[in-house]
Amino acid sequence: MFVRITADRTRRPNSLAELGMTSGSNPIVSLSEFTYKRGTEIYGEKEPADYVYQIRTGAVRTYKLLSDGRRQIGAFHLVGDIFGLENGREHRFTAEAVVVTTVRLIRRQSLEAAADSDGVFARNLLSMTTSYLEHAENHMLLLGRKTALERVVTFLLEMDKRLTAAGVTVLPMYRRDIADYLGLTIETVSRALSRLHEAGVLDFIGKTQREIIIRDRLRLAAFDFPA
Amino acid sequence: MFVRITADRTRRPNSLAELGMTSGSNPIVSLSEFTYKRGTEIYGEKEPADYVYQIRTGAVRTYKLLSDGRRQIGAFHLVGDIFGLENGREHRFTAEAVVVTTVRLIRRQSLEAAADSDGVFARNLLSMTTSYLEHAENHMLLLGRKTALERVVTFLLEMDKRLTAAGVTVLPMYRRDIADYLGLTIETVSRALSRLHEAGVLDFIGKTQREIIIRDRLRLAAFDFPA
DNA sequence: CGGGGGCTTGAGGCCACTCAACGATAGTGG
DNA sequence: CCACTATCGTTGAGTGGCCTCAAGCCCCCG
Repeated sequence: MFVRITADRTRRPNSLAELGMTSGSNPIVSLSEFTYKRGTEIYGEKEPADYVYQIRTGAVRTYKLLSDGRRQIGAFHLVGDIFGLENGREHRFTAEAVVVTTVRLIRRQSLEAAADSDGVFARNLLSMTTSYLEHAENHMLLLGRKTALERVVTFLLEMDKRLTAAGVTVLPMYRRDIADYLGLTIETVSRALSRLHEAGVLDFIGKTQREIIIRDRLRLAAFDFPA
Repeated sequence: MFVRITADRTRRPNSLAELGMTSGSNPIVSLSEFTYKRGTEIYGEKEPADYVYQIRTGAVRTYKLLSDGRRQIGAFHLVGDIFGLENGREHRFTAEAVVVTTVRLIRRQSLEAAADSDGVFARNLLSMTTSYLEHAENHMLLLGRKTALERVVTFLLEMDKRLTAAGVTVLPMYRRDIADYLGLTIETVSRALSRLHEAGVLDFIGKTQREIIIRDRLRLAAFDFPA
């Protein structure tokens, strides 16, 4: 019923040597980069959290699974975003590249050391964690109380704000990802998008249905409910 | 349709003087106490976050509302819990007393000062925020992907762990609160509890249906899905 | 004893899910 | 270049889980 094929997984780097150790100039945190192919795992739930990641290009999804395969995506991380920041020893989500993604790796240790010696740095960590919390809180409202159409609209507005360039919103993720982010099925997401297209508030361009032009933000927002 | 009567609201204290200013012996944080009646608001969404609260007795719900009255409770806070901790200037939830509740008030300023001067203290703040985040993440999975029965079971296990004394779990909140926490209606919650009762995994004692004995934790947990 | 709030239970309805078919696209290999 | 296949997305038909509406019980309290 709920069973779903899990994504194929390639190995992630296990040491800085593997990554080339192209350390950055910042004395506080040691940096290196790594690129993940589409659909590959960056780290798994319950794995030790030795690194924190910042996205240079691409997009990442972080999710939890139920034992029968039901999936809940907690967040999408886009260019510039930092993810994988944990307080405990383990990752609480699985992270996968939605598209080809290059990340900067930051050693957890160096982050902690920096936080200990630098109050401002520590404050930024707290501030970052708080913004994740805020997002999660808003998402609980969406998942618990919004209709399918409202969820899709909220999603579009969020993505529009985060990654629109030149009026076109290019969604990096598939319908399945959107559905698992919004607690819906792909069919319901598809129907909602069709309805919004019929209503004239957005258009699809390109052939893959993943590039969207929002014609009327105000009318689109009217399908959502402000908190 | 979704409209719901909002709870009556009594005024909360606006200054420490109103609270009696019974300052604690702790030099870091100034303390005082205040008691709220059942159903009264402690602070509202978007209000300035001048205080942080710790529960001495009672229980508190924090929630968000949609404009048409739909409500999502983000968390229940029980004895010992700290809530109202914000990074920004404003509260992101409304907080109300579920039952008669006494809280310790901590000035936000003194908290910040303590965090600035004490690295361990700052770390505890981060750790606390992270545990809220963790709870929210798990709750997203529940709201997005679990069935009604699974949600109720998860809720019971959570409450059992947090407040059971002598084998009896006394739920401080009404069905409406449970429903708004789990993204369900009160009828669905009621039916789920009845089913669990029929299945023999729990019993109601007392007359108010709010005191529950869990007969078989393992069988109860079997209705839920481990992550 | 009457009234109100909280909870349960039943009947019916609806929104989102399930199942299925189909079109479009991209990649593969002959 | 053209099957062939796999993946992604849309759309339709039908189902089902949860919601809505309603009635009734119990407890509390004036």
